[in-house]
Amino acid sequence: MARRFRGESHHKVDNKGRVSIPALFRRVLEQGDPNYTEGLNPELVIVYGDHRRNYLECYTISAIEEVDAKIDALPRGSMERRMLQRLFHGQSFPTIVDDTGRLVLPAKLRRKIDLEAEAFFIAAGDTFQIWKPETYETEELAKTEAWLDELPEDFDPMAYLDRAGPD
Amino acid sequence: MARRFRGESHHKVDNKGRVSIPALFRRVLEQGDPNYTEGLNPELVIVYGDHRRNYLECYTISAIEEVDAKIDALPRGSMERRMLQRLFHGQSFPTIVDDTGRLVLPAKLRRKIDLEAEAFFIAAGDTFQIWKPETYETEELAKTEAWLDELPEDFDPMAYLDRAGPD
DNA sequence: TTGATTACCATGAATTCCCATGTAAATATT
DNA sequence: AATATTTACATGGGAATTCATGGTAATCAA
Repeated sequence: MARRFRGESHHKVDNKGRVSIPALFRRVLEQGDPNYTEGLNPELVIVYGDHRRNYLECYTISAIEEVDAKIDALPRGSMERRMLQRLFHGQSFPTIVDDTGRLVLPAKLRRKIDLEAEAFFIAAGDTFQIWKPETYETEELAKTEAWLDELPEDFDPMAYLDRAGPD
Repeated sequence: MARRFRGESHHKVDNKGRVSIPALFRRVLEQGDPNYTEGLNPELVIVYGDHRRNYLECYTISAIEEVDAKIDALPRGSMERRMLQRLFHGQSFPTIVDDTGRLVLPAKLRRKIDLEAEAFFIAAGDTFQIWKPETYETEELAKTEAWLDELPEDFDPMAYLDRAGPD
């Protein structure tokens, strides 16, 4: 796998929809774009999904190409293929980082996740996600807190690392 | 397993967040970075975790890659995977040792563990931790001492060594 | 032409780079 | 063994660069 995204941060969104991409993420986008060269701006693909998804998922070019290849491998006409095509080909938005390291999120995308003046970026392996901060806190964090509460008091989530492993 | 960190020490933190890494730890970071070569500076990943964690945990590149591989092996969409991704991909900070053997801890990370003018480094197997000295003394030491006090007067912790073996 | 999108320029703050110094540790020299 | 030399470390300071963010002018689309 290519270089991974890592880190999380908050950034302002202005009324044109411009938002800075965390600098470290930019480096990964650059390395993940086969067409990128010094001086140019990397491309990426934002997958926004259906109405149930309330965040934006951003793919490097090479990450999305991997996904495309997997979709191509599915039998034509199969439901799986149709669904994945709708998600990754239909409900997505290809774009490019601008000269000042920002992304311009069209009103449609902002409306979809109810994004206002601030955006929360968080890495998730070979992609990163953009959330409305409040959504992330109330939905995502609350969900894991609830999940953690069901576990024994002294349980360490790290234990999961050793459950399933490639060894 | 790769070479282990060993030892503990205190180092000054200046107001730019710069702090020297114990020299012995540097050797381990170098060996744990597949991209490292004489003359270069090793990379590492600092995992800071959620609000419950009050220290920074530093991983060599190969140590973090092992973790990543395990995460990749977990089923997509599972709670375990999401949690571990948040911790290791989101709540972490990739960085590099500088030319003078220091680490630069951004204000965000320092604030998180309430780090001021001094940092305490302690080895922990294939990672090392950075603590605010006072936190380490009051919380961590007190915790293990309380634990030891519950054991019989003459109990030898070494006994644990023979409990779990190399499964 | 009017609202929206894109290109360009501007700026303060944070971060990185480069150089400097004192001191301890290691090695070499009488 | 005692002393001189070198090397590695820990730490500090300032200049140069990058970042995040905002504004305005130019371009586009309907």
